[in-house]
Amino acid sequence: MGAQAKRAAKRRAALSRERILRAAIGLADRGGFELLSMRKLGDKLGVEAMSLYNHVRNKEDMLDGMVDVVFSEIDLPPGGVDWRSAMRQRAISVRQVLTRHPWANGLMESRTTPGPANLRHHDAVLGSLRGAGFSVEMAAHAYSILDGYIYGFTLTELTLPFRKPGDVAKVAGSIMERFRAGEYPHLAEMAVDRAMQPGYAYGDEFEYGLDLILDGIQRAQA
Amino acid sequence: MGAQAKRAAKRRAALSRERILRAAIGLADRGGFELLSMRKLGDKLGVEAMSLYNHVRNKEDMLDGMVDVVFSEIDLPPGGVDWRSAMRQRAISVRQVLTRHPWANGLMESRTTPGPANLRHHDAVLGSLRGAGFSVEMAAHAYSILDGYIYGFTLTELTLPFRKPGDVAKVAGSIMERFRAGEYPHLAEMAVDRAMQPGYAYGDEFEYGLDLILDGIQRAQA
DNA sequence: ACCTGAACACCGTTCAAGT
DNA sequence: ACCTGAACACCGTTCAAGT
Repeated sequence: MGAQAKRAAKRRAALSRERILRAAIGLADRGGFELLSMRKLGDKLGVEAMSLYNHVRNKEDMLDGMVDVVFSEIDLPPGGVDWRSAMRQRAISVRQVLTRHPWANGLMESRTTPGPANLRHHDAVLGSLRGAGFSVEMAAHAYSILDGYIYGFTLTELTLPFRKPGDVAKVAGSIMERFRAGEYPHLAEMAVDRAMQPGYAYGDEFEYGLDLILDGIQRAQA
Repeated sequence: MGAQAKRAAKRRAALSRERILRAAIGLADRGGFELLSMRKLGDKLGVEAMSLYNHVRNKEDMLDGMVDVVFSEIDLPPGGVDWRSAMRQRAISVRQVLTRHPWANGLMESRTTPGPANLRHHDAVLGSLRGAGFSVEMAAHAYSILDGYIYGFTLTELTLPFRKPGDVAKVAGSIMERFRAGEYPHLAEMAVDRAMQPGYAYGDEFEYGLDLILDGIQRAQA
């Protein structure tokens, strides 16, 4: 170990699972998921990639840990309010957190070894519904619809070619010739009458659908 | 080129984009998405990986093509029936196709260069709604909720640790100690009272949620 | 106990060379 | 026009060796 490396080693904090997960999340947030490699992560932490394996079983285990950190950032459904408000706030929190960590979206519901924050989160959601008088069956229904919608909507939204108003025109441009040829009249109509209007943002659809679903659950529950 | 290689080359059909996409889909269906590499795909087609690049710009372009093949397998919303039945059948077809091609789920709505089958599909869905008297705005709402739910539910379902009745007990086993400790009472209740019951299948939730959403759309539309 | 260097078995992709 | 071999710049992970 050269003098310079020794100095660097001294300056940096000791490695730990926590620090690794935080750095990995930062890398995925800023660089995108496919840029997250053990080697680059090691670099960022001033360490060889192989050192990570002292604190993390393998990359899969690291992803499990990252996902659980993301879960811990989601607000639990608040107590002291009706179930509808609680579910609403929690849904919005999930979407906010996933917007911060877009790479996590496909991973959230797909880890076969859920971490403690994941379990606590889902337990709290079920608890909120059961506490409001939902049967086990109805709580399962509500849970399934809400999570399906939340993750599905966010998935579509995050990967949509047009997320900000300006993007629509740009992307649509490449498909526009085909639109103009009249091949896809209803898509063309949607693009012109709606998606290309000033102030349009696909994200605004989220709460419309959320409320429609909450209405339906309320009706089924009554 | 040895005599054996020459014979093999003669026996195999000429390479083409079609044949490559079909083989790639087969590999992803059977081996899982992470096993799909250009080199393995070349092997399967009796060709060097580099030959694929004569028919496909790169792996990303190949994925675009694969996703569009999957889109082409989805039934378009049938004409001659009310919009509700049309949307219902189409939703069920999407889920069926995604069950055949689980790797495609996260990719379907995320390609920034949608292929012709993708565009035709979405155009037909919008057309079905517009033809039934939906306003552009209401069609956008319906579309967004339905697709969000369909893709989100299927994503959760496909990656769930327990998909067949038997799996539940197996997976739950590893978390069971924590359940028994009373740390997650509502999850434990759900597992015992519902998920571990004979005949339970998470997939059965799909149509419940679908109908709840269709009810909501119908009500908003009236 | 933790970190490293070298190595292994992989990737996607390019490019010049073959037919 | 299509296919190949060699090469480049990467991966995740193991393992013996260092401290």
